Amino acid sequence: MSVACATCPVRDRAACAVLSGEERDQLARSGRHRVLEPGEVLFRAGEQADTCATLTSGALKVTATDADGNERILALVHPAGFVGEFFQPFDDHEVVALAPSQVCIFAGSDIESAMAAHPALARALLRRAQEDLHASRTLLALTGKSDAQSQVAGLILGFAQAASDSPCHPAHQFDLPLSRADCANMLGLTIETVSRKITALEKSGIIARNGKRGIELVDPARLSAIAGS
Amino acid sequence: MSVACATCPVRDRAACAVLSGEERDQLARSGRHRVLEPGEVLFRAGEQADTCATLTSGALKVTATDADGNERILALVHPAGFVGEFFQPFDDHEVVALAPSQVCIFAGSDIESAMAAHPALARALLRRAQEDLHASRTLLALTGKSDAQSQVAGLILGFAQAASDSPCHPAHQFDLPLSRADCANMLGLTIETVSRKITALEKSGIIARNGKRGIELVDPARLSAIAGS
DNA sequence: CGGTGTCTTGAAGTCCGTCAATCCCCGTGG
DNA sequence: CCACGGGGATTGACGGACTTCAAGACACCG
Repeated sequence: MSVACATCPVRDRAACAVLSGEERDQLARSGRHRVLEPGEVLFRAGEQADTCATLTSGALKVTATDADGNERILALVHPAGFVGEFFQPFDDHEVVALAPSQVCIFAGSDIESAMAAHPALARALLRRAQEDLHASRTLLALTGKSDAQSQVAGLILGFAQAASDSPCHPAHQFDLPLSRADCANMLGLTIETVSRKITALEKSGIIARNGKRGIELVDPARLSAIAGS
Repeated sequence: MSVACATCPVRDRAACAVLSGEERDQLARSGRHRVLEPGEVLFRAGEQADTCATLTSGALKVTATDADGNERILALVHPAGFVGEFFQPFDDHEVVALAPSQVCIFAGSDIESAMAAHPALARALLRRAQEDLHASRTLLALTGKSDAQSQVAGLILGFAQAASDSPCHPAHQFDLPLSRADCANMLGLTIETVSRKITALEKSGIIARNGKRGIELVDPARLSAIAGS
């Protein structure tokens, strides 16, 4: 199935937004659309056939699995995000859907020729790459905290900010986008530790819970104090 | 001091290499050269005045410091590497010299106008950004290993590969580019643990040591087996 | 010779991982 | 309607690994 940009929910936020209608249609002709169910794999490790994708709806995770089969989450991808690395051909990372998702898939070579034809595209992708780099380093800093309590607090705070409309203030109520297992894999902890630390935050009266995934920030100041320490 | 590209040791590997001599000279006029001693700060957290730099010789580290004053190394920068983020103005990362270093400093606005004028520059910077992203994720995967022995083994292996001329095989003998403290800050461990794990590798006959920093790979296969586990 | 910084080594304590049992929510089917 | 079952989440007990604190070794330099 080819791509219908006119109905794309992220057509003015994705990297392709910098292209004019004419230019975009041209790129769209080489693109494919794909729907992913939760848990479905978009790119498998090793077999990366030089393809890239823009996420139009849903959420993805980028993971690495070590020799023992331990999965580590390296990044989350939000709508309008871009995945794929054209320069170094193969990559041992896997990209998996976290929620029902839709993606636009392109061949790396098509992106590269589009960049050559439309310089603004390269700048837009550079911007995304720098944002991804920043996010990756933020996660690196988070996982470096010595105690698990800080890490979990920081993770919750990060999700609260992502869930908020305003960029500065965290959302008061929101749902964790990840299962406990995925939270644990983001931080390099175990499911049990994450669970324990969340209940500890609840018992301290810093957060409250609505069901499995729902979080309410009762005392954001104390939460960020714990995250910072 | 302005920039003398003719004598630049990385003039054909840095991002500016994609520019013609004429174009490069134009950019060079806005650039400044700077020499850094080990420990000297290039960019301080917070005050990031929208500047970027290319490392021409030496080595840099990108670090974040949390509320408790614990430093975390987010990335290492090798010659021809690029640091700076033009799109989001301020950044809480610090960039510090690890060794005597020389850098070319540019204003972000100059880079941006140069990108507009020379599309190849945007693509070159995109490539670097993707490489940095990959390195960051590799480090993230490394720090995710459950036991410290794997992490230290992986770090040594990484340095061995970086020290080697050939991209696939690690160097047999080399010097660690980092102090114990910096190694610990890369992995989120303590100095003592790193020291203990290195001596454990030595006692197993997997590596040998020459002085403080010198490493010899006696049994690279076993080393990577430990790193992978 | 003393001083400083880096690295190593040791002993004790704490935190997290492991293993295991239990609970909760939900969907299925008797 | 209730029993059953499965996946995800919680909770507990225990052991091990890392951190912490502290002392000592080593090289380098004044």
